[in-house]
Amino acid sequence: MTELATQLAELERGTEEVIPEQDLVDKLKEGRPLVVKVGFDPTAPDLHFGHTVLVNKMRQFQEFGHEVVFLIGDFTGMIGDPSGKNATRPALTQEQIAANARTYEEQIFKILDPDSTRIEFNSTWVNKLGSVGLARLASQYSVARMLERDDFKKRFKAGQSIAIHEFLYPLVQGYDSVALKADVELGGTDQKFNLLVGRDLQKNQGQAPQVIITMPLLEGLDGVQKMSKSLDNYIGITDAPSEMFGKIMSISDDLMWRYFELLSFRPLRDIENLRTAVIAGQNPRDVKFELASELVARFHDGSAARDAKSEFIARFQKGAMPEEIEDVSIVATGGAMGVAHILKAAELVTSTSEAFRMIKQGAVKIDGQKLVDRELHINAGTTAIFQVGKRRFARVTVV
RNA sequence: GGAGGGGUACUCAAGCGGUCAACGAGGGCAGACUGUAAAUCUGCUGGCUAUGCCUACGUAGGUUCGAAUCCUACCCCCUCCA
Repeated sequence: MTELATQLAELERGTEEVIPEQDLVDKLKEGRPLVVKVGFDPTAPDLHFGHTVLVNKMRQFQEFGHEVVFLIGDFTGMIGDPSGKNATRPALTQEQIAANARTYEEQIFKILDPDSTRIEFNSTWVNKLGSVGLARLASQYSVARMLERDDFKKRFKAGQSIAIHEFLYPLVQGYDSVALKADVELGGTDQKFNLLVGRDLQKNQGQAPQVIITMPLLEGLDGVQKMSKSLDNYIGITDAPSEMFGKIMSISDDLMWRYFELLSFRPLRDIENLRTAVIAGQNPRDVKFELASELVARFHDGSAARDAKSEFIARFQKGAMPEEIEDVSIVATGGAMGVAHILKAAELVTSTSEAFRMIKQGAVKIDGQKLVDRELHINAGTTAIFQVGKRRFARVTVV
């Protein structure tokens, strides 16, 4: 195992909280592989970079020789997780959960080592509890303590409903730690309470309580709000190489360092050096290239990353057209078609009204030429590259 | 069960009989500037067979030459009392 101080520094990298920190030090000193547990909700298998923050931390533990357990909360998924505000989530079937679990595996093994990752489903032990066991588990926690959790407290005060079974989630999650004899549990900051319940239950069972490590929620492309699909400020780990590369290049310089800390596998020392270089005058763009290349290589491969970079340079620094432009054929009804309709038919804009607006703003180009005349008609048999803004392209053939 | 307040575009939020496709802010998109940065500035931000027409202000009706604005019913949300 690596020297303790280095290991500790890397493991604490980017974390929000380590509770209690001393326990982590003590456990590491024992020199044995620690059981590191991370629970995943089986409802959302489409991962984006925000989700990978946690997975990266798992990888670090793995690299230091610890035993990482990827725990799929299928029991919770079958009931439907109501946490959050008020949305009742649909309960999933066994088949859906199995399918989601497979998707998870495909995605996380781009980060984790499949051979040393243990995958578990919590229904394995929760189903064995039975109603008596569940009642016994429930007896270990009081309503007052449950209401300590911030979102429960708020809802209770506001008079909003809290279904009884919602109290089971923290308990079951905590019980998972007991079942696994977890040494460490990782989670997002929003998981803090649930993670702490695990410590209490373990103590009740005479186990050494787990260390809990919370990771911050990664900011999205806007740099302010947390990354999420619904805010459309995310980078999906299945995004195409050039798209992924471009999205990373579009983040602000400040955010870049945040991404380095939470997403890059480069050692802290390297990152410090990059930071020093930028302060000394190096163009942050070049440093961002390195970040983008690393991440594209991780989710695709090295050659995809090189291609994405050269395309990026060609396209944006030299103003060339992108390499891959979608071909679209459009049927003109009367031998010719107005440009606005072509733009709409090619899905470059969502409506003809939007097309007119874009033209008016000088955002539309045909074969690189700015379009001025909104009434322009294109004859059938013509092929031309239509562009809206900087990013939307289509090679349109009017038939 | 009783009393009151409210539902307006992606979100927040004005408007309270015509000049309202609806102020303002945020978000988004586009243009300028750049490093496709960020910040900043400017413009746009319902649809269409487009200099006009159609659909929109919780839902359904009604009054009126004319309604987001007034009336009636219904649905939903919030606050207070029981």
